[in-house]
Amino acid sequence: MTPGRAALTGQAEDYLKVIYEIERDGEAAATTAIAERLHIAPASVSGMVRRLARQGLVVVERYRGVRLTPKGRRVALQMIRRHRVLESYLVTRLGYGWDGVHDEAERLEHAASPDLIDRMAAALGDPTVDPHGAPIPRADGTVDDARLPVLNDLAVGEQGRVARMSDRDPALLRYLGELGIRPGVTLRLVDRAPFDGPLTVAVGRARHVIGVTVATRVYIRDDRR
Amino acid sequence: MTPGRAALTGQAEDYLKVIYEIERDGEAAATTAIAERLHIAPASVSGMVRRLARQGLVVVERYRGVRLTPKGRRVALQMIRRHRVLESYLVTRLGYGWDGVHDEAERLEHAASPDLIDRMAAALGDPTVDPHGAPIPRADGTVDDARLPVLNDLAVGEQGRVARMSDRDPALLRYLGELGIRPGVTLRLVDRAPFDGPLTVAVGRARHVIGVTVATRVYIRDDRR
DNA sequence: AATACAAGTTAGTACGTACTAACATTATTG
DNA sequence: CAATAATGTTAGTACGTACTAACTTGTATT
Ligand SMILES: [Mn+2]
Ligand SMILES: [Mn+2]
Ligand SMILES: [Mn+2]
Ligand SMILES: [Mn+2]
Repeated sequence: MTPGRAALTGQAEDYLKVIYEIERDGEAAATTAIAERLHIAPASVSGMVRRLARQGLVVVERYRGVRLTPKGRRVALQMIRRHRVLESYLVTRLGYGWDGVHDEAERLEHAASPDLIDRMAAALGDPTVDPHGAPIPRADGTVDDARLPVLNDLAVGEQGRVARMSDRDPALLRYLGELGIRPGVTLRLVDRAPFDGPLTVAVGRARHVIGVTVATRVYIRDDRR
Repeated sequence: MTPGRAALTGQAEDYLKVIYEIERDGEAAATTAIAERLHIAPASVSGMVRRLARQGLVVVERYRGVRLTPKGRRVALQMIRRHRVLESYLVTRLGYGWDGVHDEAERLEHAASPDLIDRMAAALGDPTVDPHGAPIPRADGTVDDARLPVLNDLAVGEQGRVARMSDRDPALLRYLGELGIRPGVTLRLVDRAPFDGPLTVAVGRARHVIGVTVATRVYIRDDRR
């Protein structure tokens, strides 16, 4: 099992994570998409991707993008598990705010052993979602990672429960937190201004007017029916 | 304060830690001493040391060794604090054994933010020593790091309380644990065989015969004043 | 003091990672 | 379809880190 495992670098691990995320909602991961998420130049991605291919973690279609191999996907899911368990632990046990925890986890995920992660998960009773509502892959590498509709997909009058939200921008998370929009909360789309205009959303008794950009980053679970 | 701080790499941080430790018990840190503790070639140390000097963290006396600058010492103590707080937290909150915790801390120390460390320390009530009895530097950078005698320094008949022990070798820690030798325990030197022979030590009601190598790695606090 | 050995440094190589600039390919669109 | 724009790759550079081999310096021994 896992014969000459070469011990991946932290960057390689981050590449695999973002490739997984990009690929998950669509086609092969494009060079620029990877570059954007990692805040590096596309040329740098070409180089790293070659190395990942050499290690059998991705398959490259030149000028087309990359896809994870099963091995690459295993590593990616492992990293995502680490990240999300860490976030959960830091929030529930060490008082981190959900808006500040991502960066810390982004670094710790590369240093924490699988054993530490399992201990943290166990200490929390093996949670299934992280503080942002994202599903936590299990130690065996499985996940329930359904594609979810986004708040912006609701029709006027429809309602849904907030399932999860992007965790990468602390300011967005603080904003959503102020509006009372967090995983588990029920929302109803009250109105939508024309031409991709702002949405009016009911959160409990409150009404909030939010932009489309925000409404695209909040994932919901269809409620009625 | 801390103007153009260049963000040290993890390796640089480890170098500073070992330079601190070597220098603390003696002269300027010799190239080979650093190389040995880090398990790298002496030539590699020469290179890194130049870089550390360029960053104002050490002062090099060519062919003689290096010394930490005040800035370098500050970083070193910060790293040692991180390491020891992490060890303490992992042992008391996540069930790590004292013999297995060092390696985990050795990696996490470079990824954990000062904020995380302070949160962990606070969660434990700001402990002053780690699981191996080593003093934990305070957040302000101060420590009580007294030079301690070692079990091997005791005269026959003398006793002392175990203060701390080297944490680097898990096998040694397990061995000491089996003998009941851990921080806080009172020992008495019952006998010493001639020519650097083994020592007979009383631990509670038990007697153990241990080698000089081991007796050199157990630090004690002189008891009978 | 001359010699020998230990300790330390330099030179040259390698690899991972990132960058910019220049070139190549694919997609879009008039 | 041809021109243009967007996307992607290669070449060349840089830096950190480590290695080995060869050379230099300092210390100990005869
Ligand atoms: Mn996150
Ligand atoms: Mn990361
Ligand atoms: Mn340790
Ligand atoms: Mn370390």
